[in-house]
Amino acid sequence: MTQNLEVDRRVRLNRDRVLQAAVFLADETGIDSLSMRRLAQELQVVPMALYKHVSKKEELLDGMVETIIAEIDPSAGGSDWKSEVRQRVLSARRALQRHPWARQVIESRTTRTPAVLAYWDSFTGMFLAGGLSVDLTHHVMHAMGGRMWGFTQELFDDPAAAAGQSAVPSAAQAVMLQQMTDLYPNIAAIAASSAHDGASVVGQGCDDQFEFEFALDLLLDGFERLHRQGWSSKPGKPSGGRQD
Amino acid sequence: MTQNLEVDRRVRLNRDRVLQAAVFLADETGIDSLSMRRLAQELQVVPMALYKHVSKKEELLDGMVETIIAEIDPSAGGSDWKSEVRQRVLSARRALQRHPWARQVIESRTTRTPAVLAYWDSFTGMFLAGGLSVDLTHHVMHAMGGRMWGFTQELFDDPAAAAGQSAVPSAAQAVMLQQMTDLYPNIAAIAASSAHDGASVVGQGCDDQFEFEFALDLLLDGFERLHRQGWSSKPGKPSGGRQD
DNA sequence: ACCTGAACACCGTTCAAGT
DNA sequence: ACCTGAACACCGTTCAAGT
Repeated sequence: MTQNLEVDRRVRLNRDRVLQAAVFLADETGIDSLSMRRLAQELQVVPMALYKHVSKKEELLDGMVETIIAEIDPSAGGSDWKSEVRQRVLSARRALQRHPWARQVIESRTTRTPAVLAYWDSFTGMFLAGGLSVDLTHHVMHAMGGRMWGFTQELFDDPAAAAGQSAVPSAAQAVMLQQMTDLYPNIAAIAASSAHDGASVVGQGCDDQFEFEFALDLLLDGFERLHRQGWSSKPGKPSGGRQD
Repeated sequence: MTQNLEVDRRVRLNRDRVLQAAVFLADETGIDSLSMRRLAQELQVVPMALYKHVSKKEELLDGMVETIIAEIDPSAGGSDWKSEVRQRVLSARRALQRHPWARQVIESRTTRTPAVLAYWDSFTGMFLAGGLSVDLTHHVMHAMGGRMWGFTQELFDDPAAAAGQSAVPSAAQAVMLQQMTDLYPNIAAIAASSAHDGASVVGQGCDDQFEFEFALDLLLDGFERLHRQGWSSKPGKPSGGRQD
């Protein structure tokens, strides 16, 4: 019965093939050039054919987020909540780094799809299983914000843009550097201490992975401290525990 | 000489009038309906007239960010670095809350305009003036990420979307709530403990301002602790200070 | 110096029609 | 059930022309 539906036009569209192609196209050409029309072309299909599988472009983007979530490793289990959370966050970060468009798309989404809710729920569960109170876990989840997905605003990325254009001759570059130092002395101080190559104003010397883990651990340590102290959001009700 | 250039067509365009109108239009109708054409129409001018004052739409958005930055209170001075930073961040947060589109636009910008650099520089300066090492300040700036602008991912906003549609009859709502509890028990646990009204799954009970300050203070306290300990990113070089 | 008009190469999405 | 074609109401931006 099911023998020669192999080539109906191509392999026949379905939601998964659409999403996979969309992820691939976004990886290759950037999220800005991902249009319904361009995607249809890639799938050798007329634009409107896509609308049988995703009802709007928004739903396409929601679907793409789902595929990202699927790439995040589930908790291995067997260790303390802190390292379990840490592992999960770093895995999420790796998934997002494989797809440069993902952070922006996740941030732009307002709908809570089941996949997103399931991810949050499982994330929440790591703290609760670790013994943190529901109250503390609630605020912890807020505090994790984007870090739960493995991203922060990498404000100091793209150092070339900060230093001026990328391929300026070094004489002009020296002038720019001097101007930067005059105009932005504090940024310049950081640049001077962290840059090994001297050419970049901020960055180049920045190890994003280090910065990410710095902030992550600061928060995790903070959570742990509050947990040990029996912190509660209701004043005057610290549920026991020493004040170390 | 300069007497009757009052009404050339309207008041005559300039960059400031364009930016102001753009901010107003985005405030009123949302960032998605801010198009060059729509903005031109608002200013009673043909679309191309705008291009004398901003070279591309990107530059328009950069300009809009500048106007937001101008709304952030400069440091009052006279207090310790921690409360000064805190005040500045909360002021930034207020500015962003006046313009709901601002967070998204700031996040989408990749160019470092002078206004943005100046803001970062002044922000950096608060830590350095407080005596934090250049090294620590560097990583602190990374860790502040979006919080320096006064925003976090408010993941739990828009509770209606999480609970299903907004105006569901309460019988159907109860079914939904049960489903939520089955599917996402950990989120449900948080919702149950924080919701006073019982109807919302997550949120409604969430005080965004509280959550924001919770995470902010956790970080600030962490920074302070590292500062007191003489923390350094280079291992084995804690520059003095007790380990409390 | 500043604004206009027409045009180009795109968008997302609808609707009615084909197989 | 799935795909197509034509059409609608938009985009950002260029270029040559007007005042």
